[in-house]
Amino acid sequence: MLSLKKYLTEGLLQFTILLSLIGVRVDVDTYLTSQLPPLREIILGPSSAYTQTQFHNLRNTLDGYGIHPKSIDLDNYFTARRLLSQVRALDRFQVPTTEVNAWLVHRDPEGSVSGSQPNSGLALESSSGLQDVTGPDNGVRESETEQGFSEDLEDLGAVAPPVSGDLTKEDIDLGAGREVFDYSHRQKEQDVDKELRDGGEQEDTWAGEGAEALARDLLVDGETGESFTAQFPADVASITEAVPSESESPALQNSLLSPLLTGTESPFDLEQQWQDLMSIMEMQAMEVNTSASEILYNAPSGDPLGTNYSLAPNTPINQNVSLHQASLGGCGQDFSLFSPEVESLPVAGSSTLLPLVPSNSTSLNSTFGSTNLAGLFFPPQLNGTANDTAGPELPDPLGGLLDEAMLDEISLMDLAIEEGFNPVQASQLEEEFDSDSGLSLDSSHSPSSLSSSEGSSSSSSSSSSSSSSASSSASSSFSEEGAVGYSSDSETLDLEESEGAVGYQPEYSKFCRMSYQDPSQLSCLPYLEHVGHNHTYNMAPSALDSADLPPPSTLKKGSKEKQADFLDKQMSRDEHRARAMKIPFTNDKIINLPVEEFNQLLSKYQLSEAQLSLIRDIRRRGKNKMAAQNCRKRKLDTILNLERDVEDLQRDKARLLREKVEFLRSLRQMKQKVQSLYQEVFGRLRDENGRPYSPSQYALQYAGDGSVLLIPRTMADQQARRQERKPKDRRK
DNA sequence: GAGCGATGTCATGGT
DNA sequence: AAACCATGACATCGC
Repeated sequence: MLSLKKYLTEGLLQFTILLSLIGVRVDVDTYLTSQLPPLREIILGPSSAYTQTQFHNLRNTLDGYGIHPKSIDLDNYFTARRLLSQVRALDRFQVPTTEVNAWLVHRDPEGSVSGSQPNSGLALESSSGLQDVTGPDNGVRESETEQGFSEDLEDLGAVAPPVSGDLTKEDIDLGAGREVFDYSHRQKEQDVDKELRDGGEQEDTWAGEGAEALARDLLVDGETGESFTAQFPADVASITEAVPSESESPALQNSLLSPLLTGTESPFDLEQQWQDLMSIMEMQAMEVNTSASEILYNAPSGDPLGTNYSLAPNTPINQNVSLHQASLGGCGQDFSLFSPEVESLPVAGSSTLLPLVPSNSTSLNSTFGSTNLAGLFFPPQLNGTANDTAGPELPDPLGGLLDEAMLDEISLMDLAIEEGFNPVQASQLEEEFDSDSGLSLDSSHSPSSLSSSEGSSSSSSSSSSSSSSASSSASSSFSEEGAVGYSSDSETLDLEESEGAVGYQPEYSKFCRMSYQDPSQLSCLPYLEHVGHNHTYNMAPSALDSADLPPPSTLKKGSKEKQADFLDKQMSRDEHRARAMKIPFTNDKIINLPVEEFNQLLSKYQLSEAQLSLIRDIRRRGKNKMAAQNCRKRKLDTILNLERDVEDLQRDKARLLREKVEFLRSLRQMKQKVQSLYQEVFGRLRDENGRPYSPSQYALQYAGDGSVLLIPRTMADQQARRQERKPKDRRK
């Protein structure tokens, strides 16, 4: 590395952007203050970020020092400002750990590094000669982030997969077809199968087309992990590897979501997701090395977005389309630029590299800085100019994840359909300001349930009242359950009632009616213990005869007698039996008295064997009745709790799904930014002759100390292979 | 009259 | 062992 650094000291004003992605839960301030003091100085430095050495006068400085402000090239100056703005724009991607650092490095005039020296590299040191190009504006981050995501959410549901024609900005932003996210669209879609198939094809093709780049990108990301964001890996990691060559597929997004989790809540198993991703990438890397190059290379013809930088000489470019799309995609560029395979392809004049020549700013901006990124997310076939000559689609190792993601979406949609959950409405609510998607879902879902719950509550109250009209003891059943009441359940039920969270009117009414009588209350009106049931089985015939058959003459008496008859009908079987047997105390006492008191009570009276038997039966049945009521109540509570748990889980699932989409989109956008900045930097690198470096021969690479090196492609490839091998060996 | 929910009761097993 | 509780199964009632 030291030798490489020597080469670096040569001359040319260099500009390197270090973009840190994927920082999960890494505080920016901490990162700046403790981990990388040089970066902090650079980032937080004054307006020196705009100080730039001229690109074309590279030999008049030593190690980047002593650059006079007057020597600033205006072109570079504005370029730096633009890059700075882009860097700041990164804040909106809700990845607080992300930092973009552009360092200016001067190359020693004596150096003679060129493409003819494959074993040598140009080290872009981050040491003292670096110029501050970034000016983090943390104060604006939060709001911008929020706003950005609100917009993203809107985009999420608004983007339709362009089967043909020009792509829109939303297409670029989302990357994935709308059918994946737009639930309402799916609900209304008549030909669901066809659409799903189309969407699957799109994404499959897309994933396959960029499989190689994805594999590299993800693999490197997974390997470097957090270190990639703030502290560069100890061992040099090729920036070519680190920079994604294209956006990831939805399936990939699933796997990449977790690293972007920056909020306080991290519902996903980050470790597991990364492991899955790594395993996938391993398989993918095996395939893409051989086929991705061709596919990526052919993509421009099929993809109007035009990976212009990597265009093969024989690949026609629709300039109009490219320019048009350039105006659409602000941050896009050819991701294939980062693909070693692509870059190694014959470029129209390796020494010219028109797109990267700063003087050709129009070309640069139109072809790289603003290249439409739709091609990153949609297969060429979907862009209307599919290249039939493109090789067969890469096998999609991410198909499994893709399918899983789609299934998740679909299942969510199904849930929404089944339960009246309106994803669109929830999404709208979510877009406003409620970050708690669960609440948003609730708001979309609960009104009906709440109202029904309230109605249930009122109806249950009325039901209870009506019951109490027939049985006054029932009115107190909620508050008091008697000696053996199931108090814990009662509390649970009260809680549910107060919350009104569960709109299960039938069950609720059922429950309310199930609330059993309070024996203590019954003791006051023992004859009103039961309403209408007259279970006469297992009844002793004698008791039935004596107790249950009032004389017919009693039916034709006065109002008192009628009332007595009514009360008589309200008596339970055991009440009748007790009265028939002339039991000298109430059934309530028989049932609820403790054993000792009960025995004492029995001992006070001279009772016949039949009476004692009846009393014991009454006590047994009474207790069992309450036990049965408790049992039923408990069973019902269990069911209600399970249903509530299911609802909660469904809400959580929907919320997690939305978060996943958001994080994936954020990750995708960050990668796009990285690609763009990478190309910006790389395109402005010049050798001692003022010629741009060929991307097929050189690549930017992160160093362990935070610096960025310009090393030959061969070295980068070797290191990349080593990087790929490590996890495999580890896994073995 | 059948179906169904609510309730009571019994038998049984556990505490 | 007695008392109590929990619960499945069944019966009965009322709608």
